[in-house]
Amino acid sequence: MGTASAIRVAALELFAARGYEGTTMADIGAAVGIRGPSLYKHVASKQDLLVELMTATMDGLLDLHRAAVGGTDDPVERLRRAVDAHVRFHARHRLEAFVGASEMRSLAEPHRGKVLGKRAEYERSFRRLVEDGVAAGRFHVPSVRLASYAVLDLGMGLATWYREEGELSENEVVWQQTEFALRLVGAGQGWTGTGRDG
Amino acid sequence: MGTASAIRVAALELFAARGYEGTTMADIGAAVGIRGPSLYKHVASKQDLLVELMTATMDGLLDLHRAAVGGTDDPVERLRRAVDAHVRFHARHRLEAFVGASEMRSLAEPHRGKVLGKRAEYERSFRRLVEDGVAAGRFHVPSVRLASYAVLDLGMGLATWYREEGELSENEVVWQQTEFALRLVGAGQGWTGTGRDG
DNA sequence: GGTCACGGCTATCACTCGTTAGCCATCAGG
DNA sequence: CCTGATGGCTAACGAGTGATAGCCGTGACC
Repeated sequence: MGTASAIRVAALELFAARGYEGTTMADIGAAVGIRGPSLYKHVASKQDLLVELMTATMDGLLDLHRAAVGGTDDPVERLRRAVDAHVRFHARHRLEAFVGASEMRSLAEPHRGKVLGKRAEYERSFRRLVEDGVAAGRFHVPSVRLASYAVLDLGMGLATWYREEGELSENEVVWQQTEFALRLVGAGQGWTGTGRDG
Repeated sequence: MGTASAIRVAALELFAARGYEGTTMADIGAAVGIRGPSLYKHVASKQDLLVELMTATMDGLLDLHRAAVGGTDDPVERLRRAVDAHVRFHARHRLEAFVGASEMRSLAEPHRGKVLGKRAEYERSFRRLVEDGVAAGRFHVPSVRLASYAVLDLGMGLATWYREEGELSENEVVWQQTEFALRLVGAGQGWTGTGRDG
């Protein structure tokens, strides 16, 4: 593995652990065995490291999402696949997802706007997925917006608590989360509420 | 309102917007109309502002939680109330919750350990809530741990997307999220899966 | 009216940070 | 063997940081 990619990995880990502002170029250098100024032989700036990291993360997520929902027209299956991709991505790219969520503020314009735009597109696609399921009578939710946020939040939570060395395998976590998401949107076969009055 | 509490409010908003490391004492001062050094007539240090903020937030959440689950023994009702308190807290204290989640790394020891301990206690209590419901045959989840994380993540997500001026009132959001949580743990009257094979 | 706490202020200290400049060892290619 | 690219290094700059020191106007209180 080249020095350049080792630097990216070290930056990712340090940004996740200490935050962008809390990480110094000297820290990143030390993590790959060189001094801070030597990093500039491989990287344009500290901000560039963040920009690359966040745009690559968001692009990767969007690509995976599009591939996941492209294969079928059935609303339930589409959401199932979208959640599968969503959760799997957050399991495999825990640190990227964590940095992507918590360091948006450190991303300078115009890159921040672009990344935010892609995230909005991602959220919009999920919302439409839920909408379609509701329109087809397959999902039953009080609010499409809240339901799609809830589904997204389920997966994003992995960034906090998921560990590769944990007792549950990636596949187990993925399908349990998918099950949760489908329950959440009321995708059971015959619809049953939870006994609430309202 | 005294200057001291105005400073706390300004610090909260700035920590949420720019992060702890990204906020300077001069910024906080400017937000309340004084210079940076003058802050020290009201506050011991920048770190102190974060310590106060995070411990108060976690204590507030724990108090609310204990009051919520203390009133009844029925597992479903207990979880319902716990989720209600959880979501309501995250709606009312969006910024505190956001800072509490994202600035743990900036909290110095020994305070970080204490806050983490309280958060672990909170998570443990939620897990027990789910456990009790499963033991009583009222909930049906593949993994108690994953289900309780999912329920917690639902509420914590509010820190990102909830806005007081939004179209949905606090009460509406709270009960929809509660509904989601109960669906998620399979608290319907007659149990029905979502048709998965595994 | 003297005193004194309160709460502003400026100047300054002691660092730390990202970044640049410029030096040098290594090594491949002709 | 020269040459030039590569990728390390130290020194240093310039800007900014949290925090302290010390000054001073205001106003309450005896």
